[in-house]
Amino acid sequence: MSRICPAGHSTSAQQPQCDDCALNPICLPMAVSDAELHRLEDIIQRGRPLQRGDHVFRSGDHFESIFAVRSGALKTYRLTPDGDEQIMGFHLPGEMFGLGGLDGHVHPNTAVALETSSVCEVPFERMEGLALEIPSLQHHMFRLLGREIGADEQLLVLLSKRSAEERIAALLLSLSARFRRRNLSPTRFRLPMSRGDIGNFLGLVVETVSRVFTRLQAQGIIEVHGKDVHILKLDALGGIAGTQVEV
Amino acid sequence: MSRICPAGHSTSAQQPQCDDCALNPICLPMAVSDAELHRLEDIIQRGRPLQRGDHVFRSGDHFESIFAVRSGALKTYRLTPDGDEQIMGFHLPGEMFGLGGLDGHVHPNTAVALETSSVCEVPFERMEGLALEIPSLQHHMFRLLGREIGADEQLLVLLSKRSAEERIAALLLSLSARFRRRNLSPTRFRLPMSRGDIGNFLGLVVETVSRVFTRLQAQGIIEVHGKDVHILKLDALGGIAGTQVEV
DNA sequence: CGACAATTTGACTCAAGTCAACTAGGGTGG
DNA sequence: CCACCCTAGTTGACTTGAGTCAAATTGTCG
Repeated sequence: MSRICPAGHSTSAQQPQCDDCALNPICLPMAVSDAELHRLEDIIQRGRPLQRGDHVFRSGDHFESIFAVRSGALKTYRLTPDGDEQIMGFHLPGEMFGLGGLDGHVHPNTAVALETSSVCEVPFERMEGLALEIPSLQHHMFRLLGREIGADEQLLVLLSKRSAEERIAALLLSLSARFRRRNLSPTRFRLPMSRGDIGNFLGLVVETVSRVFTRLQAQGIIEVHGKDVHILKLDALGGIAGTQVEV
Repeated sequence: MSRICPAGHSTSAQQPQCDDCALNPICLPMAVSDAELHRLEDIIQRGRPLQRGDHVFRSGDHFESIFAVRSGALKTYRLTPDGDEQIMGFHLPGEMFGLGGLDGHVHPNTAVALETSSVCEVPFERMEGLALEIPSLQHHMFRLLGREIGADEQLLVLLSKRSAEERIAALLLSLSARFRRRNLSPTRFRLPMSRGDIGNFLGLVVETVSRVFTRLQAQGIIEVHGKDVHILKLDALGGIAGTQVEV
C-alpha cells in the first residue's frame, strides 16, 4: 500500500513530532529541505493511541485528512449493497490510508484498528497549501495517489480471476514484502487480521481461507499456528501467486 | 471513470484547441480564469484520430502523459500472471485514463481504442508545473486521482462478491449513467466493447455474459440486438445491481 | 474457570466455468 | 451483388471450485 514517501534516507534532523517514530527513515518525503520538512511536520497531527476496534473515521464522515499508520495495523472497508462490509485494504506502519475520500467531501470507507495502533493525521487542505509551495511535496503526493491507483488495479486483477490458492498466496507475499520493507522478518510474522478479514478482503469465505491454509501447510509451503505464519518456501508461494501483489 | 473535471459550466470563451470539442462543457476545469485556462490548453496536445485496435500506450511504455478521451471509446488493461489481459476499465468521452502510471516511470497498463477515437494528451510534468501556479488546478488533479481511487474501490466491491447478474447490471447502469452525463440517452446506447471484453472486465467468461444478457432480456428488463442495448426497466436493473457503480 | 468467539473440518450444493456445436454478422474479393 | 470466410455471439451438456450448512475444536478474555 502507499507510503507517504518512497523508502529512502532521511538525512535531516528529526523534528520533535516525528522524533520517536521508528518509521521516519521511510516515511518522510525525500528531496525536501530541512525548513520544508519542518513546515510539513508542523501540520501533521499525532493521534492518541487506538485500541482494537477503534475507528479513525467512518463511512460518511466529513473528509478532512489523510492518515499514515505509525504503529499497529488497520483495515478500511466500505459497505456492499446488502450491508456487509467489503475490506478495501490492510494498512501497516508507514502506509497511508483514507485516500478514498479525496474526491467528494466524505469518506467512502470506514477505518478501524485491528490491534493497538497509532496514526498520524495529515490535514488535507493544509497539505495542499503546502504542496503549492513545495514542488517536491506536490510531486510526491501525486505519486502517492498514483501508487494507490496502481495497487487497487493490481488487486482487481487478483480478485477478478484468481483461484483461492492464488489469492491467499498473493496476500501472504504482499504481507511478507511489507514486513521486509520495515526490516522485519519476511518469513515469520503475525497476521494482524482474522481469517474472516482475509476472506472478506480476498472475496472468499472463512472456511475456504482455512482450508487453503491447511493445504499450503500440508504441502510444506507454510507453517501456521493461529495468527503466526512461517513461510517455509517463499519461492513456491511466488509460484502459486504468479505475481507479486502490491496490496 | 474520472473526468478531467466535474460536470459543470464553461463560461469562458473556448480556445482553438478545445473549440471543436463537444465535451468542453464537462471537460474543462471550473474555477479557472481565462488566462489560466489558456495556459492549460497550451500544454494539451490533440492526437491524431485512432482506429479500432490502435494503441495510445503500452504496458512498459515510459510514462509522460495522462489522457482524456475526446471521442470514441478505449479500454485499458494489464497482463495477468498467465499472460492474458485483465481489463481495468472502459473510457468514454470526457473521461481520463493513463493515471495508473503516475507512480513509477512506466505505464502498467496498455490503452487501446475500441473504435475510431480521438484523445487529448496532457504532459504530466508540464501539468504539474502549472498546478503549482494554479491552486484550483492542483486541487482539481488531486480530486481527479481521488475519484479514480474511489472508482477502483467500488469496482473491487463489485468483483469481490457479486453474482454474474449483479456485475452485468452494474456495468449497464454505469454505462447508462455515463451516457446520460453526455446528454445521450441513458436507456438506448451501443456497447463499444465486445462480449469478451465485458466478461474479461467483470471476471466472467463470454458464455456467462451471453447467458445473462439472454436472461435479462427474457425478464423484459433489457432488449439487446448485438451491441445495441435498450434498457426497458432501469429501476429493475438497479434492483439487481444493488448499487450504482461509478466505473 | 466458564462463555463466547474464532477456527477447522466434513458433507453436500450450486453458480459459473469448460467444452463443443451451432448461428449470426460483417467484410472482402470475384 | 453475392458467395464465402472469419470472427463474435449464442446455446446446450457436463464439470468443478468455492459456497453453504453443520458440527467439532481451539483460543481468548472477563
